[in-house]
This record gives sequence, structure tokens and C-alpha cells, in this order.
Amino acid sequence: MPATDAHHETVDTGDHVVLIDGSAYIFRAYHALPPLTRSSDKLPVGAVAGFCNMLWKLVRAGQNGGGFAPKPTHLAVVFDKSEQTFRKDIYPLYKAQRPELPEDLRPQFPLIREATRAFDLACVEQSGFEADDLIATYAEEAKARGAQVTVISSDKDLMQLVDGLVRMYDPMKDKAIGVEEVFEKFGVAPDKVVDVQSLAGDSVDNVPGVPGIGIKTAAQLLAEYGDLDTLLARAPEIKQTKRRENLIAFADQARLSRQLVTLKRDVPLDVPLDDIAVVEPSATRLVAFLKAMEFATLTRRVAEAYEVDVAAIDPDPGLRAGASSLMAGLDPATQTAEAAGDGLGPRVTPGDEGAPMGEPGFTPLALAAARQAEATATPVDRSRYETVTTLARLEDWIARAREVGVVAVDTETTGLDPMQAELVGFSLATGPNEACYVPLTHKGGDEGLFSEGLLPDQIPVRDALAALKPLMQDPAVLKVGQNLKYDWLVLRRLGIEVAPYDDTMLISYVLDAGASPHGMDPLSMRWLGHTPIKFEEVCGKGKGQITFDRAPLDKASEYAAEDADVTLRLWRVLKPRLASEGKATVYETLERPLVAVLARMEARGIRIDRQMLSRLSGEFAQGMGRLEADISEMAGESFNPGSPKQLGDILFGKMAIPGGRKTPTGAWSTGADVLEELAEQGHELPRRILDWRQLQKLKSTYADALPSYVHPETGRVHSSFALAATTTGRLSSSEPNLQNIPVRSEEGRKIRKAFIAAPGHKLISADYSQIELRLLAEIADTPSLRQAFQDGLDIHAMTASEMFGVPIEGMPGEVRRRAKAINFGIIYGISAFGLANQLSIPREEAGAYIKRYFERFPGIRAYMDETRAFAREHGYVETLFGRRCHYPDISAKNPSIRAFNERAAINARLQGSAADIIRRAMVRMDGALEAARLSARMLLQVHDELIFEVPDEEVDATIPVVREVMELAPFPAVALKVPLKVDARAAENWDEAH
DNA sequence: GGAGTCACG
DNA sequence: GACGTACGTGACTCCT
Repeated sequence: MPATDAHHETVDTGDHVVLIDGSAYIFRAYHALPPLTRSSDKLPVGAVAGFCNMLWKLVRAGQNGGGFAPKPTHLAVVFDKSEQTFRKDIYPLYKAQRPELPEDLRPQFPLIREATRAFDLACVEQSGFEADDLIATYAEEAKARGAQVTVISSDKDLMQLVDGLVRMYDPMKDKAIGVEEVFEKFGVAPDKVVDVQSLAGDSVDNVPGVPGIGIKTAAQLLAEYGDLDTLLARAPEIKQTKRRENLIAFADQARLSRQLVTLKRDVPLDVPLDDIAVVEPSATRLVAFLKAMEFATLTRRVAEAYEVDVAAIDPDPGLRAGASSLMAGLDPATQTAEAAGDGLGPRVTPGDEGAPMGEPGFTPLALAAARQAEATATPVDRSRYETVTTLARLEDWIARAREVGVVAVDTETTGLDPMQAELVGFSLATGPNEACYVPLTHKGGDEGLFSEGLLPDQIPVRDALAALKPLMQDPAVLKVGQNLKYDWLVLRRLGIEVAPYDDTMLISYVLDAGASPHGMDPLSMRWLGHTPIKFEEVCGKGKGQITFDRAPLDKASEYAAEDADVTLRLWRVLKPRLASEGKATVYETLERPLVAVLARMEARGIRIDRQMLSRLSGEFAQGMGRLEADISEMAGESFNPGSPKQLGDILFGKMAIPGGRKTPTGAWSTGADVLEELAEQGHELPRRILDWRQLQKLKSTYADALPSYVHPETGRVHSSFALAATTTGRLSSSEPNLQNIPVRSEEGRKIRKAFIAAPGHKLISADYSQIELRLLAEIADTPSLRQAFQDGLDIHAMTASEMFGVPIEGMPGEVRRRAKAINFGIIYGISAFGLANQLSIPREEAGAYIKRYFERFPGIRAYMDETRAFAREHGYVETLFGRRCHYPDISAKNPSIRAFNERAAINARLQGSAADIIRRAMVRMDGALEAARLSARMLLQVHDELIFEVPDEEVDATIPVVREVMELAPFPAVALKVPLKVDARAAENWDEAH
């Protein structure tokens, strides 16, 4: 090893002093380099590896023509020592926004100091001073002695040091920064950089600057006025009103900023400049260190250069795997961060329209990766949350949200129903652990006549909402929620329409439907390795549960702020996956816009005729009473017909009727199919039971329950539509479920008649005809089926004719019924057993039908085989529009589980494509109606049907618009060969419109 | 809280 | 030849 000039101690002309900003290096390396871990124990060492490679290149400079000339004669790695610096003393907010250190970065700090020592290089830090001040002081002294200086850092705060003798060097971009580069960045020479920074401020370090002045303006002003002091003195001359006023009003703030950004060049150095001379390292010690780190390549290189035997040197015992406590404090989230990082390639599937670039919340991949890492690696620290009690602090948070451009929002209310719950407070998050809760109507104080029991120190609701509203509607700030439709509705009732927004639940749904749940707690566990506070821990559960406004405020505040914190972290992790997995279009076209569409539908609600339902309830009760009398007489005893257990005992025990089946749990099966069969054999009791059950269902689930859902103020029923509930992309409806209102039986349709239009209005029902069969013809590419749809044939009759050779004219009903059952069976991923069951025919016969079907309609079998194979290989299937439905058990060893998943996967492509189509129609519907100046409003969606409420006089004009939007919904994303057909009708009630 | 049943597409 | 089935939901009632 050719020796460095070891005699070199006194710095003078011709020397090259290299100063490395250690802390900055670690951060940049951490974010720029892959999350490398030591293989034996997963110790994170990415930054250390980069650092060692850099040091090696530096000390080897000149030996192999390396570009870092001249070779360093003096070198120090400089670190920040403590948080408390003179800058904090003059301005406490300085660097107050610094995020918590990522968990897998923290252990790398001591390692980097170790690495510096292993290279026998100086490691410098001094309490009370930032690394930048030390660097400035060394640079200043070296320069004074005529030496050349290189500062290894890309920190703009150091750019003020650059001049003819001092240059900077960006280790990540491998790029030198001289006077010219500084001018490019700041628009001024290096000696004016401080003045620019004093004016422009710095949001990262919390340097205030002068409002309304950025780097460009600052440079321009300085070009005109020379320097900061002159500018501030002559500020009254400035023409632009706002700028002039700000410069005068914030002159002191500018001067304070100058104190903050000006580097101290006269720190009394603990380690004198002469002591940082580069000396030859001990090859043994260096190799021992590198070996302990398990940097195979570098270890070999160093050993070769020094001509030492790697095998003869033991890894540093204090650092090698298992011997150190460096892993302590690392939590499982670190592993998650690595796993997540792996999925982050720059890969974007062609054809995907990608994440919209100009939109708030868009982040370049590299930054997204850094944020993602930070979100997962920074442990949740609830002690850092703030409970906001003053309007001024709320304004601060709102300003911070504007600065960041992305804010997570969560509302806390008195209940689960967004149409009725009252707002209690809200939380915001702008970064990991950077979250607050704003309590508004928490109670617990004395419930006096005037105080309403409100706790003190809460911002008046009106003031808080007035402050919040502009942020929630600011087009430049992305609002992130988890199940945002809830918060959207709560806020809309208070006059706030949130936009633009993202929903982490929906992002997860697009990426992982069928693979994992999308609730906040499971998402937090899965992606952050963090268990949030449970609602029950705050409000209790069961009978003793209290509303959120009565919970202890400290606990409530932590809970609420954490929800926003976790939501923002999830967004940072999940959002980049949309682009990298090619699902941004699915999210943007089929999910996100539906939040507002569905929220508006839910808010409208639908009118019901309570009197009619009450009358029906009485009718049903009478019918049940009569049946109960018959039933006890036939059974010879009185029992509860609603108890399957008791009924089973009566039918198959006491009466000993043969042909009973057992449920999977061993109980007698008394399902409708079983009772139906017994009834056909002539048994009277099962018939009565079936009738009784029907009435019981209609009475309890519909006639009695629906009126209880009528909203006290709107007088209408507001269902809730879930966007992320099914594996296939369908919506679901609940509380009440308005997607299963009876229609198949005469008695049941009486319920449907109770859904009515407002006075002067009609209900329009528009439904897709045979949409899933049409999609089967399309996706399975079956010409005869396609032709049948193009010719407008009766598809079931045509199927029957094709299979059984019966002419369509005069076809017996039974023949068509069988064909219809087969068509449905195909959609469900047919099995001989299932078809046999459905048609009550022997399995062999059903098998023969299926065989016949496959022969007559080539393409169907291939479609099913292909779908099975694809699902098996990928674990998911995709709809026509790219929605993914996951089937993790598709390769289960258990044949029945496997077959079940195969059928579900086959069905999912059809059901899911149909769901996508109606979603597209819904997204466009409001705009189309508005463009046609129609006031029709969507009220409900029932999978292939949309229900509207329309003024009488607009009915005729509305139907064609609705039909067109629905029939053309697939375009332009997909051009179907098979036409879609929509039937639409208007009437006073839902039954007659359908 | 799970099981059984049944309403819908 | 196993295995036990049509696909996707939500609400109500029993009963442990």
C-alpha cells in the first residue's frame, strides 16, 4: 500500500482538506440507497455500506486514477452533537419540524462513527454547534492557510461557503458544486446566499423568512438593491404593494432568519485543523470492521490493496452479528419497510394512465420511496400529538397542511351513522407523529343551564369549521381519509365539501381485494406493524359504552390524532403502489370518484310509505297467526316455528318423516329446499312452515324494520353503500340493505310498492338486461352467443334451442327454464352437482347437459380453463377494466376449497366486469344529467339497476339520457362487441317502475 | 357470537 | 378417488 504522506501535519498551500457532513450523508444515503441489511441478522447497514465505499474511494484517490483529486491530505467526518444549539436559543422553532429518526436508520449512526475510526479518520462533533458550523470553521481556517477545501454534502445551507478555494461535492449525485452551481440554485453568488435564505426562509428547517418571497424573488431583489440591509432600508421604495408591506413588516424576521442561516466560522475547535491529517489506517483493523459488517466486496478490495489475508483476520467481535446490541429497539416495522421497498420499482404497466401528475399528492418515485420508508420506520409516538385548544394553534396546523400539500383528516362523532351523528372534534396529520386533535364539543363539566356541560378550552365549533373549510376545499391540498365517505358526509352536513381527496381504504381495496382486509386496524398492523388504540379502550363496549364526546379527553385525543397519523402513514405506503402495480386507473376511474357520488346518493335517501308498511305488518301478523294455529294442530303441540332446532325435532323426530338431511354441524336441515321437497311429497306441515317463514321475513326485515330507518329530519331512508366490501367490485348496501327488497313473490312485491317518489315526482328504474351473460359472450368470445345478443334474441330460449334442438317458437316453459338454469350455472362456475341440485335432476343428467353446452358453445370451456389456470398462477383474476380480485386459497390442497375458489374466480371476472360497468355509469351520470339540464337524482344502485327520482315533467327526457350513459359506460376504455341493453321505466313506486 | 335461514342480483 | 358445491351480499332469529 503506497503510503499517504504521513508526515503531513501542518496545513498549507497545496493541501486538500476534505470535510464530510456525516449526519447529512447518512440521511441522504438512507433514502437514496436500497434498504440493505446485514444478511446474518438483518441489521440495517445500507447507509454504512455507502459511507465505507465513499471513504475507500477518497483515501484511494489518485491511486487508480480516481476522480477525487487532489488526494485529501486532511479529512474529518463532522456530526451534529446535540439538539440544543445557539440557534434554538434565539429561535425555539428552528428545525422543530424534523421528523423522528427512522427506526432502521438510528443504529447506523454509531456504526458510521465506528467506520470512520476503522479508517483511522477524524470524527468530530462539538456540543452546542451544528456540523455545518464546524465545517465552516475548518473551511475558513484551511482557506486562510491557502489550502483547497472540499465539503462533502449537498446541504444548501453550506453553499454560502463556496468560493474559489472551497467547493462542495454531492456524494449521491456524484457531482461537484462550485460557484456556478450555487448561482444556478440561488440566482446569486455564494456570498449572497445567506441574504437569499434570510428572505426566502426554509420550511424544512423552519426558518421564517419574509412571507411571499421565494428564492427567485429574493435573488431579483438582491440584484437590484445589493444586499439584505440595503434592501430592508429601502423597502418603502418597492412598487408591489404586498411585497413592500411584507418587507417592512417582517424586516426583523428577515434579520432573525439571517442569524439562523449564517454559519459560524469561528467555533473554538476542540480538534485543531492540523489533527485531522489523513494517516494510513491499520489494514487489520479496517478489514476486521468490514468483515463484521459483511461487506464482502469491499472487504476483498481492501484486503487486496493492503495485501492482507482476509481469512486470517477475525471480524470485529464487538460488531459482528449476535455480539452487538445494535438491533435493540428495532421493531418488526423495519422488516415491513424492506418488504414494501422491494415492491417499489420504477415499473409502470404500459396502458395504465398512471397517477395524475399535476395533482396535489403526486410525488416522484424517489421521494415516495423515502416517505414510504419514513412512514413505516418511524415508530408511532403518541406523546408527540397535540390537543389543539386555540384558534391560533389550529391556524398553525392548517398553515402546516398547506405547506405540506397533503393532510390526513378524521372526524370524531357521536355515532356510526354519518347522517345522524354529531361532530365532536376532528384530527389532522401532516407527517409521521405530526398530528393533532381538535376537540369541539367534548362534555364532562358541570351540566349547568348555560354551559351545556361543555369542557373548557374548546374552540367554538363555528370558528373551527370556518377555519377548516378553506383547507378542506383547497384544490392545492390533498385530503386523505380512511373510509372518507363517512367524514365527507359528516362535513357536508356542516357545509363543507371535501375535495380533492384520497381514501386509503379504497387504495387498499384496489390493490388487495380478496387478499386482506381494508379496515384501519388491519391495515395498520399489516403495513406499519402498529396496533392503534381500540375504540373500546376509549369509550368502552357493550352496554357501558359512552359516546366519544364523554370519553376522557386525553385518551380521546390520542385515539383521534393517532387515526389521522396512521391514515397518512398508510397513504404514504399504499399510494405509490397504485402506480407501481399499474392500478392507478382503476382507482381513479372506478373508486375515488364514487366516494362523492355515493355520499350524495346516501344523503338524498328514498321516500317510503310508512302507513302502507304498517298496514302490511298487520296483514302479515294475521296470516302468521292463522298459520301458527294450523301448525300446532298438525304438529300436535305448540312450538316455535322460528326455531329450526324445534322444527327439525318435530318433523324428523316426532313425525319421523323420511328424507331428512343434516347441516354441517349435525343438526337437522330445515332449509327451504328440504321443506319444498317434503311439501311436494304431500306433507302439509312443511308447506305451512314455508308460508310462515315468508311472512315472518317480510314482517320483521321489511315491514317493521324499514320505518325505523326513517331519518327524523329528512323523513327518508338513507342506506349506506359500501365501496370496499366485496371481492368482486360490487357495492353492498346496509342499514338498511336496500339491495334485497323483495321482488320475486307476490306478497314480497307489496313491500316494494312502499318505496315511492316525492310528490310531483316519479321513480325511474333502469336495469341492464342480462349483463353478465353478455359479458360471458364477450370475454369467452363465443360467436353464437354474441350473435344472439346482437340479434336481440331471447338468450335462454336460444340456448335451449341450440342444446335440445327445440324450435324457439312454441317452446315449452320447462325447456327454457332448464337452459336458463344452465346459463346461470355457467356464470357461477358450473358443477354437475350444483346444476343437478338446482334442477332436481340426477347428477349424470346434469353432467350430460354441461357436456352438451360446452360442445354447442365452444369458447366457454376454454374461457373457464384459462381463468382457472390464470388464477392458479397469479392468485388473482382481472376484470375487463383491470380490477383485481384475489383468491389466495386457489391452490389449496383441499379439493373442495380449491374448487370453490376456482368457481368464485370464474364468476368474479363476469360479476366484477359488470360491477365496473355500472360504476362507470354512476360516475358519469350526474354530469350527464346536468349537461342535459335535468334534475333527476340517483337514489339507489342494485348491482345491475339504478333508481332515480325525477320530476314528473322530466321523465320522458331523462330516460334516454340514463339509458345512453349506462349502455355506453364501457367506452372508451373497452369497446364491447356485444351490445349492452338497458330497460327503463317510470312509475309512482319501485314495484311498478321495475 | 355463530349458525341457520332467506331476501336480493 | 378424494371432497361437498352453484357466485356475490346483509338482516333477522335462535340459542349457547
